[in-house]
Amino acid sequence: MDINTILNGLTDSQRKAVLHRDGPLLVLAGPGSGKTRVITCRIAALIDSGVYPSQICAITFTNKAAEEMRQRVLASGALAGCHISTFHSLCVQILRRYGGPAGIEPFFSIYDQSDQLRCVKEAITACQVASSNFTPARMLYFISRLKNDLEDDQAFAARADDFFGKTAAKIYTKYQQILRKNQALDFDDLLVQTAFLLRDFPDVRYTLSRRFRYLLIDEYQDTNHAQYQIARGLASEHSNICVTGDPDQSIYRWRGADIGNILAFEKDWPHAVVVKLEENFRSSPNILRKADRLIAANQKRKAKTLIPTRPEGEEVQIRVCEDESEEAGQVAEDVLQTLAAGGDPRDIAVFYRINAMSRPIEEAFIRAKIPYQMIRGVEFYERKEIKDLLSYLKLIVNPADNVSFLRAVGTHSRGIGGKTVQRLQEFADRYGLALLEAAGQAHRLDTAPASARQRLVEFAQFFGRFANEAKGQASELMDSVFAESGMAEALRAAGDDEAIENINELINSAAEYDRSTEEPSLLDYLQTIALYSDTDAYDPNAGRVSLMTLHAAKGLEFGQVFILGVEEGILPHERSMEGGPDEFEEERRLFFVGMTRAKDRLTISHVRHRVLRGQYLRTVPSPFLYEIGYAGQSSGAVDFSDDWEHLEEGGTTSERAGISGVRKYVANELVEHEKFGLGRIKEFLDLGENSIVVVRFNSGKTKSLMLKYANLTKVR
DNA sequence: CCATCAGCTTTTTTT
DNA sequence: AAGCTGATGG
Repeated sequence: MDINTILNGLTDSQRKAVLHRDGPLLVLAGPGSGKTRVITCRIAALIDSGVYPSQICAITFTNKAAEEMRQRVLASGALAGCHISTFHSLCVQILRRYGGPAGIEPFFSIYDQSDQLRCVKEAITACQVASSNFTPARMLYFISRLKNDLEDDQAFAARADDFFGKTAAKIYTKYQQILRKNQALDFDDLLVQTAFLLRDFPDVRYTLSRRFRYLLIDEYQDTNHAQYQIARGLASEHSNICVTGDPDQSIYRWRGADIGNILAFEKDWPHAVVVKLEENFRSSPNILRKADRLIAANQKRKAKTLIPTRPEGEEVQIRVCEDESEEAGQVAEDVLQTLAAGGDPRDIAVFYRINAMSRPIEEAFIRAKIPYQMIRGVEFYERKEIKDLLSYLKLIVNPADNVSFLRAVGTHSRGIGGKTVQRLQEFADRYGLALLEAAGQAHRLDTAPASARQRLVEFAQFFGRFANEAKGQASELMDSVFAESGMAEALRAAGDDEAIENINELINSAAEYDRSTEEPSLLDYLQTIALYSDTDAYDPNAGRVSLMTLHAAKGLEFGQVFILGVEEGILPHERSMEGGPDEFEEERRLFFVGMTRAKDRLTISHVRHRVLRGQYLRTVPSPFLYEIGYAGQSSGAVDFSDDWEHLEEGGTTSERAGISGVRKYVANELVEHEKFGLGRIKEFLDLGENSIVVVRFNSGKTKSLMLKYANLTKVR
């Protein structure tokens, strides 16, 4: 797409602003409007007008997008050397160079979700909170939201006034202490600490803002408060901040993204030039009309239309199938037809709301021998053997990393079991040592038998050998650690060829990193891959059909798109319905994002029955379908006849909950009873006014109650 | 110490 | 359906 075509409807001064002018710039761009192209062209134009590439900092939403943008900038003839990365990667660079919070060394570990979970569990245990209201997952989510809003544990503790808040504050503080002790930062900390660094140290802010004289941020609608503050800090000296985004494509509210950031841009930067790109160069008008109708249903929205530029194409197809395997089979059939007609598998994608829905499609594609790539299935870096090997390496780089110690020590049977580890932990706590340090002094560990002490010392000595190699090449070190740690032997003994294969793949990718990086080091490697997700592994040229979640589809485009499972409870997802109208609208935006990925052909489907969480359930078409003009069976015209048959097959009555007009409760909803307190719905038997609910109360008791007498209230 | 198994919960989306 | 925890026995 030619840049002049993209900027076609703009005034001369707007064009100038986009390509050359200093100062704040907001590009409000709908789907398929060429907004990423606008960024690369601005970068090229800036360099062309004499700006040094090293003075430009562009921020993308994913590593993949960063990589692509780098290539495009190079292809446009501009010099290499501008900084293009995600917020998180940028923060790692900054923290390593300018220092993180007090007491954190540059070799900090980056903790992913499972590491965080371990730490928060430890924190909850340490705070001696024994309540189902403080589950690790819930606390982690809660803490994450606070961090996204830049509220540290002190600040939160100061304003928490009820029991939940005070307890949460204690856990938050403890959690931060644990991270600190491990010399670790979690994903959110990377942002928080960078934001604080820029806020509290004017000299750092000044230096960085002078270094990056031009700041460009893509997908600005999905920035959270921490990212917003970082952006402000980075642009503080020059106001050369260019952001692009589309409020209608904001789909990360649950992660703290604040749509207000893009909506308030003009207030934040009073002299901002605002450019709207409403023409769509991607999709056929048939697709755009439907997408437009859908998104128009959102209340909290600035009106905007999608202006088609392409000729009429095929009508959007909406179809219903019996169950998910039939749905998958139909997709496979359609794909085969497209391929037979000379279609390119690279240009086809299948989207779904949740990862768990990928399996039937995979099976259908395997059967039909359709080549496919799944984005984010079993995540590579989440695999046990990968995390195991990486834990050794992390421990070499950061000996204080107890989470990695615990993982490494347990990778295979080496005569160090739970009891020994527990004794070691007590010992380490008593003397204020990291676990690895404590293991090195295990001869003093008089609570453990001599054999165990000996093994601990050997384990520590193993790391002593590598202590000075943290600066070396990543792949060589990885190779020798794998061979000498005993992991290789253990995997071979177990005959786990798949694991060994994965390890080889990891070592190969590390070798690739060593080759392609200017100053490779184990430290840099570990901090880099910690931010790498499987979404980044998407290969547009792989010659395969792509399978991914709707979230992963953001920023991509395909000739033919299938969107599966557009049903109530799936899209919108049931968990989003608890969250009120805002979350409901976000689900609608998610569907909108999915639809607008399609260039020529779009097929949307829903099924009558679906297996969910191991249960065969009846489903209802998504309300979104009717919003795009679906005339299929409406909920009033549902055929009840097979319900009996269904019940006789052993299904529970709650399965019917979805089709009743008086549906009041669904499984898992939180309710309160004036006598029994809080509880969760286990089952809802829809018998009209005689409906019965089965509730499992927090006391542990499960009760069946007549709805009309129970006087239940929904919580939140 | 470690392997195994039954029984339990848990289940969105991701940097 | 799948993953985790805790108990059991070798």
